[in-house]
Amino acid sequence: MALLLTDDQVMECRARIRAVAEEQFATRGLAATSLRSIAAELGWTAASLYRYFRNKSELLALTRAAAHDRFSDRVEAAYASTTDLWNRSRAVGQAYVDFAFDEPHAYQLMFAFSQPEAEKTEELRAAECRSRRTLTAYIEDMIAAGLLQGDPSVLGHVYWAGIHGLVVLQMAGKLDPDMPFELIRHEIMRLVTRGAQPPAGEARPAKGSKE
Amino acid sequence: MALLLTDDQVMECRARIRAVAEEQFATRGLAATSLRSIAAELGWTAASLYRYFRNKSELLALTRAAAHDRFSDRVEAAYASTTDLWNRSRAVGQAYVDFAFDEPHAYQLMFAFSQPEAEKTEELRAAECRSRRTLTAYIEDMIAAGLLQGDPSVLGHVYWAGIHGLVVLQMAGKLDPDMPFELIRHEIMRLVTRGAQPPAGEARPAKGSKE
DNA sequence: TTGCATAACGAACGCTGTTCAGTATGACAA
DNA sequence: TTGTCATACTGAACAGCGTTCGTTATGCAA
Repeated sequence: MALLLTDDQVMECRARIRAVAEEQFATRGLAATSLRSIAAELGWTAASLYRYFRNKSELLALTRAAAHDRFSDRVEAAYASTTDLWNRSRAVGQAYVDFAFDEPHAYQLMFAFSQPEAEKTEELRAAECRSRRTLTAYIEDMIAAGLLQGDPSVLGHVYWAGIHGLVVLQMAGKLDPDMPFELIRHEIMRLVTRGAQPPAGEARPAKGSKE
Repeated sequence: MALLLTDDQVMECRARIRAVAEEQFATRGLAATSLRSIAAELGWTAASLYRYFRNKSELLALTRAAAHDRFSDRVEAAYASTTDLWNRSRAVGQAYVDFAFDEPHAYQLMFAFSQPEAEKTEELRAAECRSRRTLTAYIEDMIAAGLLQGDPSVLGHVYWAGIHGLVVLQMAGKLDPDMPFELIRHEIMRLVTRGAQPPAGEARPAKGSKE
């Protein structure tokens, strides 16, 4: 309500709005988060937000970028938690699934929702890129070590599709009620891993066992 | 616009509305289909629809049931197209993916969208059940024939999660641009199938080859 | 011919994202 | 100290949404 906000003040306002938006999008989900509800939490009017952001889509893009970063933080921490390649792959898989169910709305905004390229923020593009790298690094290691065989990117997509598919089916309540999520997850990992294993004898076994 | 519609007339009205709703939901998608747009196509007012359906959700449930039935029809036709188990599994997988990309909105309404149990129509429940059976039948056959090993339901969920995950990632534009959909699909099927194969010598091989 | 049950309408409500004219505030010039 | 002016923010409005409700008008039964 003053004259000429300094650049710092504008930045701080953007950050405050952003924080509220992220919190609401990630906890209530997209459908239940309106510009009016975000503004209300700040004691403002919906129209005010347009001074700081182009539209709802831009706010959503920032939220999605933040979700990607939280996701990458956790998965990368799991990656770094051990040097044993088999344990590492288990840790990464667990971190992935944990994030998905800790923050289901954030997960959906990341992987089940898409925005036209024109509406993506630069930081969203970067965050998406980081997520993708995070998810393939451990597989590249395993192939390099001879534990698995195949193209790293292809195999990465195979694991990703399996786990993502299972997660979204679970979230949408499509899984057979007496088919535990963890059992299927285990089987996906086991079967794909078994399928991607070099013929017996060709492997350079790592320190740990594979099961 | 008369007194006392006969039961037949009511049924016919319901069917007409239903047809328009199905067409709009399946072609434009959920977000772009409003009660007003459905009513407009019938030369009516949105409020009129409430004489024949409880709300938008009920109309959506019917649409989803119809989509499930179209899906099952196609997949079951693929199932019946050959008796060779390996060919059959390929045909079923192809029919699944073909449907997904022929009718992406219908596909999403079936598998990526969920309605609270209370809002489901009886026929939706039945159609969902049929879809589920359709998707596991061919795997049961293969396990019974000794081509694959494991629990049919578990293995069915593994294949389903992999393909569904790949399909929704593709639809959301999440796949690496230079990673062809068909290549990854092939690898999912190959790796899971290889992983689910009995140890060499234990198989009762069917007539066809496995690749 | 009159009366009535009711199919369909049209306006309204509260919600959404977004736009825009207007207000009022605080920093600067005189 | 006073006056001007740029502008942060408001409030009303728009078009759209699902849904509700009072009203209209139609055509059969009496």
